[in-house]
Amino acid sequence: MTRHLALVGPTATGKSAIALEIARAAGDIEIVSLDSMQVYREMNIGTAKPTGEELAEVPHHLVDVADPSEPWSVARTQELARAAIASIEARGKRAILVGGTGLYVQAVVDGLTLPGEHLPTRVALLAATDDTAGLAAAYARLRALDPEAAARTEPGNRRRIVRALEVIETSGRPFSSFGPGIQAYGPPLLPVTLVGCWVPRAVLAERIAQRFAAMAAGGLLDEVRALAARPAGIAHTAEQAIGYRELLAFLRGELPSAAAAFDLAVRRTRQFARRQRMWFRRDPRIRWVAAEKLATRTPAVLATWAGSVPAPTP
RNA sequence: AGGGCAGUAGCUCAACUGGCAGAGCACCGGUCUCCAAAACCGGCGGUUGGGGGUUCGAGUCCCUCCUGCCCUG
Repeated sequence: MTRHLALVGPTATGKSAIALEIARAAGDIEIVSLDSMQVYREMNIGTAKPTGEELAEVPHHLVDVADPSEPWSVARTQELARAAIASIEARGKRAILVGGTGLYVQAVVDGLTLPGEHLPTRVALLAATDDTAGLAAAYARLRALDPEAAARTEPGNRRRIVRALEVIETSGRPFSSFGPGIQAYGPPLLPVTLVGCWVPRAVLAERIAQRFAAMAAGGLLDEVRALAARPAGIAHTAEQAIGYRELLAFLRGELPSAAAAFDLAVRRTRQFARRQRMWFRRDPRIRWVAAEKLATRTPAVLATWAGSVPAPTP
């Protein structure tokens, strides 16, 4: 039976490079990216996307599959990842899922049932929750219609309250009936070994700063300029990519200098890495391994991951 | 050298005529089934530049010293 590998963890831990090494050594492996920003074409430097040669060397899925003007979604990722994994299996190969976007990883690994979107309803709800009174009323309504969902949602989190009500109103079912919530970790739906790529916090902070310095030297500002000049525009999902978001703000004159934008991006990336750590840390199925060990251990040995992955690191 | 302005949390700044020192950001800890590189919640944080004085009470008023910025010679 085919068993895949999911390599997860915060940004800048070196997941992509490690996955590539393992795939090179094994020969029967394809990479499936579970990353909300690497899906976008023309966003290469700032998303730390694998290079053209790397993409050619080992088959990659879910990279460069969307135009920056196109909104992206978890559902889309889930759909494409399923198709990619099915085709990999049909070829008699194995997949390494590489992901930093926790929700996307979980949607694929656990096959979350994602209730559809209904934009008109959402827009109406957003308008109704514009002020604190409206938001309080909406939360009260959620508590009445779906106490379980209300318990899982903080009263100030407008976005999630709106989403829950959107689903309830358009499906006629409680939001919570679509699944037990993110922390109900059962056996993965997908036959997969979950490995977390772990780097000490101080080291990661240093790597993040260095990576942005390299991105700056590598022409990220030019890439963002080109993106800003596109006639088709940039979708709201794409424009919030860290690095792009800050440099776009600089180009609009909202930040004093490119250097200030880079500083801000470094800080935001550190905060993002913390949220990623929080997300993945709660999943008891993940075995955490020091990135260093993953990188130095013979990739060919790692490629026989069923049972061979090193013991968890404390 | 003389004159003026300023000094409050790690940073940027609040605090009506003297009346319980506060925000935002950073940092730390968390939450999470479609904007998720998002959104949200909680916490730590102070000898108000130093010293003296007036007052029941001083970030606030007075004296003095220190530091920074501006103006004039």
